[in-house]
Amino acid sequence: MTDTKKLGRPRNFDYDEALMQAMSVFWTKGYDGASLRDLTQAMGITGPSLYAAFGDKRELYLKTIDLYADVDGCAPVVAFENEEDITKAIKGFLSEVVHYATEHESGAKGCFLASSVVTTVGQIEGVAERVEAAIEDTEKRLAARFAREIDKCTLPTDFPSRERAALLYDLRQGYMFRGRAGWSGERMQKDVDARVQMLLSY
Amino acid sequence: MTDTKKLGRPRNFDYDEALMQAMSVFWTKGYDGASLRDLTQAMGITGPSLYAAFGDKRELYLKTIDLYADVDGCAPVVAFENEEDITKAIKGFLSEVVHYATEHESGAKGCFLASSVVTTVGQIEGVAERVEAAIEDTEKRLAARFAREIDKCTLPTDFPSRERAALLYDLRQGYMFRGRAGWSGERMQKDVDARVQMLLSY
DNA sequence: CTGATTATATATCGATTGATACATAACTAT
DNA sequence: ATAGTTATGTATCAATCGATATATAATCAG
Repeated sequence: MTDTKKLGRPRNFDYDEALMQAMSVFWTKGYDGASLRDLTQAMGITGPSLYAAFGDKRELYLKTIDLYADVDGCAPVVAFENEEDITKAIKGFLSEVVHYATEHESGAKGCFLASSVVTTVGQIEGVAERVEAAIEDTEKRLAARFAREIDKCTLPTDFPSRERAALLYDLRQGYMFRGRAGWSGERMQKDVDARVQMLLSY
Repeated sequence: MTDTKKLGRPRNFDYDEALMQAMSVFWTKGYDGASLRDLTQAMGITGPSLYAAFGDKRELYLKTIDLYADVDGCAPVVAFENEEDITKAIKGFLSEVVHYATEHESGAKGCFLASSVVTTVGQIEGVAERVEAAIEDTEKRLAARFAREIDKCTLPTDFPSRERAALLYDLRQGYMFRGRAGWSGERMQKDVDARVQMLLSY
């Protein structure tokens, strides 16, 4: 049984909350566009506190990427996994994506990975692996949901789960890109139904 | 008849070539990640020459975006427009996209707009309009090619040209994102045929 | 209490950033 | 040849960048 109490002076800020704020800044301004002043101001802490808690700028950046991949960015996937009716599940996923791309509470538009992180691939060590892992993890979860439907016999045994998962992912990326470019949610929502049908056709 | 000869000392560098090099730098490093040193070095000119020829960093950036939208980035679209057989046209488009995303001569991966410019939307004046215009222009050209097929009576009159153009565009963005993330062309090429079929189904 | 440990606040570091002043070079027009 | 115009090369600017040294404050173990 390990002691949870920590030594020394306690933090007077919330670690996770500060990390979320940092993510918003990187999301909006990009890695290089986000200055330490921007970050510390948004996080409500001073420079030395940032360095003590998160390491340098690059380490903080990688932590925000992990936060996005593991928690924030997969909201549509969770919705997809938790809806039993596959038609509603797909529609729910795409609708969540559209909503996410245009109405994120942070004010940032699009997808953190697709709209900001992607720029730093090949420039900052540790980013490329994380982006690739995020793609593969998401597609696996999407494919698994389709496969579950095959088990339920509501989709034929030769239904191409992996291909449709990849397709669903690309539709996600398309909506996220459009959201970043300024498209409204209503505009994108219009052809969701047609796409749902397409994803289930065979 | 206007005189083409210009006054003063002539440039000792090629304007378009330098602009292309600047695009490569922005594409690889992003707007904020690209320093004036990076730019002048790649362009083979000095700072004052850059400012005299292209204006400040932002103006140079916008010029590279226009270059991409008007010339370099639309290569797959041109291939799509120029192939008469619609099946081959779609396959050619997607194959060109995959090739473009992974084998661009500049060494940069993905799509300049989707992989770099998108980060600066909302940060640099003039970028958002350009990205939105690029999407709409491309989709219009893609839709027009489908519409031409309806005129040839090789597609039904109720074929959803606009929706399929949007779909084709999103597949493009998906491939570009994967290319930036490090996916190989071979890997992406695998499900091109299935997608061609899907795009023509009704 | 004392000592150890960790976080905070202030102040500031050298390096790099985007951008420019100045003098010179190369061209056209007359 | 001279004047006008534009580009180049050197040298350098103030501002901002990411990062840290130092001293102080707040907690726990004993």
